[in-house]
Amino acid sequence: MVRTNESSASTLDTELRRGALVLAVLSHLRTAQYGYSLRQALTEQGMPIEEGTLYPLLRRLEAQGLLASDWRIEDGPPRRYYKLNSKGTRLLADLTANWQALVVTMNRLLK
Amino acid sequence: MVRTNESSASTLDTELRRGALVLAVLSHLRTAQYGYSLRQALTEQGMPIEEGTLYPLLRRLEAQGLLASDWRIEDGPPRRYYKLNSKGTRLLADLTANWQALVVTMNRLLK
DNA sequence: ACATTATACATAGTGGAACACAGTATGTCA
DNA sequence: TGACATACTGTGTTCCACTATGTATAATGT
Repeated sequence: MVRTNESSASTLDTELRRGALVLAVLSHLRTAQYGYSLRQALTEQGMPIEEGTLYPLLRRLEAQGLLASDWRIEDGPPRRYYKLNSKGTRLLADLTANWQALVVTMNRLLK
Repeated sequence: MVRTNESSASTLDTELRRGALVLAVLSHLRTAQYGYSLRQALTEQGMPIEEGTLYPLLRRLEAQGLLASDWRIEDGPPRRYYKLNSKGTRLLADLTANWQALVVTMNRLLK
């Protein structure tokens, strides 16, 4: 099945949330989380994210030096926990400020 | 010159604004505008956009059946004016609602 | 004991999109 | 005439979300 173009709304909606996704993930990783639980938490809070989107995103953010990760064995299968490091914490603050400026700008544009 | 990775902040900031860009453009095209003037207006209102981003975006939105365009010759060089059509107007309303829902969600996530 | 489902992480492939850069052409002004 | 602003177009690169699929372990049911 090919993606139809009957409603470009869904595609554009995806684009709309695309950048906010990173910010949502970063904001959740102020405390250590593993991918699967993070996905559930985000879904519950109105920001659903596919596995095939979330896991590569976490790897990218770690590769960019924003996250630290470690494997942990508790009950259940091994889990990879991610957490903001100091650079990631600073970036979260910056991005949050940028986000809020964007919201102000968009409010002006949309009215 | 290859894009350096020294600051992922600028890249992520771009991603953040990426989806909002479409919404900003659509909201401005409730009245007919040509690309160059649109770019200046958006820049003045805090949403700068490159030419290489804006012009392809306008073509895409027209190809998706959201905009109508026509060439006009006034004083100065010919200009291509774009304007929302009825489908685009409906989409603007939908996307605006999605945007506002996103803002609510992000407020919850960020605090 | 075996099958099924849920949990947990990963990656290849595809396509869309922003940007840098370059190019084309017209208008204005000294 | 030369310099600069205006106005639009095209090419190549890079990034990334998503789909689909694969691997593996744990929990549950029968």
